[in-house]
Amino acid sequence: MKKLVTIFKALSDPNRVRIMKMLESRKLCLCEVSSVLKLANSTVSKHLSILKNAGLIIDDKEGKWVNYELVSSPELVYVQDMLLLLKKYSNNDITVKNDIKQVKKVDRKVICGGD
Amino acid sequence: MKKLVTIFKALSDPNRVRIMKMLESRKLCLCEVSSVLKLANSTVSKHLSILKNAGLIIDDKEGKWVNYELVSSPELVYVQDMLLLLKKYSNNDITVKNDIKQVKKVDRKVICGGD
DNA sequence: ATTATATTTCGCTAATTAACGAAATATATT
DNA sequence: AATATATTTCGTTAATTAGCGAAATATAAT
Repeated sequence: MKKLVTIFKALSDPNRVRIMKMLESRKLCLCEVSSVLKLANSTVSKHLSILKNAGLIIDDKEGKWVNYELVSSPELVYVQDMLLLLKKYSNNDITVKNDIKQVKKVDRKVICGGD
Repeated sequence: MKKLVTIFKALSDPNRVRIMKMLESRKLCLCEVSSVLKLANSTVSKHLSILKNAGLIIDDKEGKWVNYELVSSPELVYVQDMLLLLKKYSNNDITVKNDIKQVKKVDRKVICGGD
């Protein structure tokens, strides 16, 4: 029960739900997420660590960047169930829809590095 | 999405999950819930109001007592989905199991009124 | 080695939360 | 009307949380 409560808590923040939906599109680095949510890097880093500690996402170092991605389905049954819920109840959300649109365009080399 | 987040927050506290599982057995008054959870009435009242505001439970006055019960299924799809999750992931929880056992025995006339 | 960049950690603030007991409210009984 | 009981609201405290910027850490590129 503890595990489920931890997951509910992790998903009880709208920004973290937005992150989950974004990661459903593709893996993202911190600064890509920050740029879509328009929050400070340190804030987003904290959100990501909460999702990670809840076992919903993993991080994977790729050189300079850290890729965040959803835990792969068979590994954690919870994630599948949560994604189904999120799909059912948040796919029409205008913010979520817009986030996903932005995710498709966002490019870490442009966003993060300035130029 | 706001609605879903509110429900996740409501269920992100172990005592509130315990209440949901207890109410799955049957309707209960505040003092019955308090006596099982071993929390102050005022604390439990707050928990119940959070579940109520999230749309998961309703209250129904019956004379001296207020009966709390789960929102009936067709009325709120969310509740069905949440109960399924709780069943899947908390039915083996020892605390939850014990709570349900106690719910079957507890009697408001004995618990609340003292004598 | 030094510099640039991505991320995490730290320290802070404002807001929220769970818990309690005491006071207030509402209903039932005498 | 007065009393007893169930519940809610109020006021308080201790703990947690989301947000930020600055400092620390880690990797890439010069």
